[in-house]
Amino acid sequence: MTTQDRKATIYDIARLSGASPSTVSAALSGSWKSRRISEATVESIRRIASEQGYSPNLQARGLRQARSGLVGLIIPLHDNRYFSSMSQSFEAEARARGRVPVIASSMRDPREEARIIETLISYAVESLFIAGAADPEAITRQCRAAGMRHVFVDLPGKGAPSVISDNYGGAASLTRQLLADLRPQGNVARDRIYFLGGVPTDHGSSRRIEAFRDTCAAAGQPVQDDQIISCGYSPKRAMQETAALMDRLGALPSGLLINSLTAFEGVLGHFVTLPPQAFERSVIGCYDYDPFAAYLQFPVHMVRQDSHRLIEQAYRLMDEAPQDPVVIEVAPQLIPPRTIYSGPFSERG
Amino acid sequence: MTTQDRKATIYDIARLSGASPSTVSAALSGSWKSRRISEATVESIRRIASEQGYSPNLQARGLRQARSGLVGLIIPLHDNRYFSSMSQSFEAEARARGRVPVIASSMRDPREEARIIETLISYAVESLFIAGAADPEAITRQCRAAGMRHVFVDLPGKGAPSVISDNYGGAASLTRQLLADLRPQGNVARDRIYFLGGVPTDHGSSRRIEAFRDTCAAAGQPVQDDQIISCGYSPKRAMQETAALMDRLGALPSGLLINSLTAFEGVLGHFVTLPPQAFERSVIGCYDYDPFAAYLQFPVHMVRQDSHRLIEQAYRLMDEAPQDPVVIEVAPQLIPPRTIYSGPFSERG
DNA sequence: CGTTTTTGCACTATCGATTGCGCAAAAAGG
DNA sequence: CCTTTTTGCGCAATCGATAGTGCAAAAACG
Repeated sequence: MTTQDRKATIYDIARLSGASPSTVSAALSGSWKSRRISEATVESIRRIASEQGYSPNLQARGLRQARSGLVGLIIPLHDNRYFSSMSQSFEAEARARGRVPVIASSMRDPREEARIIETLISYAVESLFIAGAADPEAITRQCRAAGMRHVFVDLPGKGAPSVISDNYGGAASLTRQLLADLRPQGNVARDRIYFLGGVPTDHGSSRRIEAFRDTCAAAGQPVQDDQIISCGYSPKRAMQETAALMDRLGALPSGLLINSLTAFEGVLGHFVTLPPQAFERSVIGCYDYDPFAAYLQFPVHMVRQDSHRLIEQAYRLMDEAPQDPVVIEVAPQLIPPRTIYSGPFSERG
Repeated sequence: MTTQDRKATIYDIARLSGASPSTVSAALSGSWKSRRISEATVESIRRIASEQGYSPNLQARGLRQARSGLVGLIIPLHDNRYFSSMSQSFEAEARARGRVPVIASSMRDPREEARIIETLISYAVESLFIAGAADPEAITRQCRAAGMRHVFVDLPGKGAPSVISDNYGGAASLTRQLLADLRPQGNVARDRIYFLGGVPTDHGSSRRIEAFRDTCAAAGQPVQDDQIISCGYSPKRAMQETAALMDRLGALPSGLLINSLTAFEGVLGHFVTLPPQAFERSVIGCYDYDPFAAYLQFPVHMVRQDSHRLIEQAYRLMDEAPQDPVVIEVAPQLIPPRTIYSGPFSERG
């Protein structure tokens, strides 16, 4: 690899090898066989190319071929176990297919989302995966106009295939588990399960709330509206709502189903002010998994969404390209307290 | 936005507006002022372009201008609080500068790392940030040959500017904290602090071990070799080593400094088999922060590395382009048990 | 040895944008 | 009214790769 000023191009290799640029291109891109370039020529070109440290200009190739080799993933944010674990699987699948992954975060902002998609279109991204879409319909319009294949993940869209977590099933089994473990304190208001966190307009949350209601009702404990505290995803709000709830009840409720890890963080922010005995007669569940949350002072039942499988299925949909907007559901996993999940990518560091 | 078969190009807009492609290009790319295109023409072109849903082909632009608008970040893995939080900051900074971020994970594999860099070079990425480089010297060689600016993050390189966490300082204060909280159990072997996790050849770990040794020595408690258990980053190994250590000591040591969250996960995997009283006379510290780890059954002192500042400083270095490979250290933050960190991006969901 | 077939490669247009240059028309200056 | 300057814009080359087509030389065939 000699040091040159600029990057070597096929024209440089052509000059050095005495062949024409088109021959060099064919030799290096693999199409030489169908173009009847002799093996000897190919060998010599390859040698020179490697000596020169040649690597193809993928912008040029992409321009010519009207595709880029890029696949896109949009997630709400990187800094989150669920989504970052999707990123990991997404990158692995993309590379396994010889594609280059581009991952962007929308911060759940529809305008940012649209800007990102516009950029991805401009780079001729070949297919797009959108997790937790802020505005699915707008996305489908935008992608359609550009002829870009897309699949929704985690949150379904109407205009394209979707792979989502079985929120209903997950929340139902978590609720059943909490009901089974419930030890009544002898106080009507306290002896119920409260559902905390998330926004009810959010697809996932609404399905979970539905399951929560149905499961409680089926157990003969119909849910009152004050049992559903949809305070969003911010730890701060969750902390305030936890404090307010305990104020109202005079103690922790017998059961608490927390709808996200971030809400759980906030709940803990309040819990830390309580004496250890405060938790003795309560059972806690959390939708989403964190290994450390599995080892708190009190047992926590958790639901682990299978982000790996979500991405895997999304790729399958992308490959198969079904005509109608099918929705595939992936089952999450109920994880008992004090257990560490082990699966793909769990040997992290 | 009329529905057309293929994406509109400047040639389409040119035909529709009666102007030439070069005029359209100038009008839409912003160079129209210096090219003396009248404001009226620009207006009309803009209108038509927006009607047609035009967006520039960035591969074509990139090819012509020999740059792509892309900036790259390589991290060992996405599925990790520290690195995913870097990704978040990286993306924000990139977008603030009008660049498009491309984030790739190397799985700490030098060969994968080299392949990724080759790809990024092929896409004419303009500058590259490498966090936790597996082979810094190889990276510098590769980037030099392609004329690509690069900055190392978290792990310093010799051939380019670096921004790293102050591992020595962080480990020193964590060690001091543990020493201060240490409550001797009256057993020589147990009444020492053990350091668990990481690989000693890793830059960060080696600096932390150094600080650990120095700080203990300064406190009159020189470190024996068996106090340093460098068992890597895998939870499984950490679990085994924890079990082995407790076997040797007959109980938990009075102090334990865990070098990473993943090692901590493993440690917890063993701790969960112990009765609550087992922790009563031990003080635990962990290098790296997790909000849930902050609320375990026993208090944990943690060190939170400032990934936001690391990225911020890395961009500063990239902008200023110092001639020599300076190394900037960013101080981490010691977080007392049962406290939740709040800073940039902490309002996650 | 002449004809047909095959082999091996070069020529050239093309992808969609940017940019140096040139030229006519309009405006300004004398 | 004739020059000079300015304005407004088009022409054509270019970035680096790919792909359709053509054409000599070599090989095969009769």
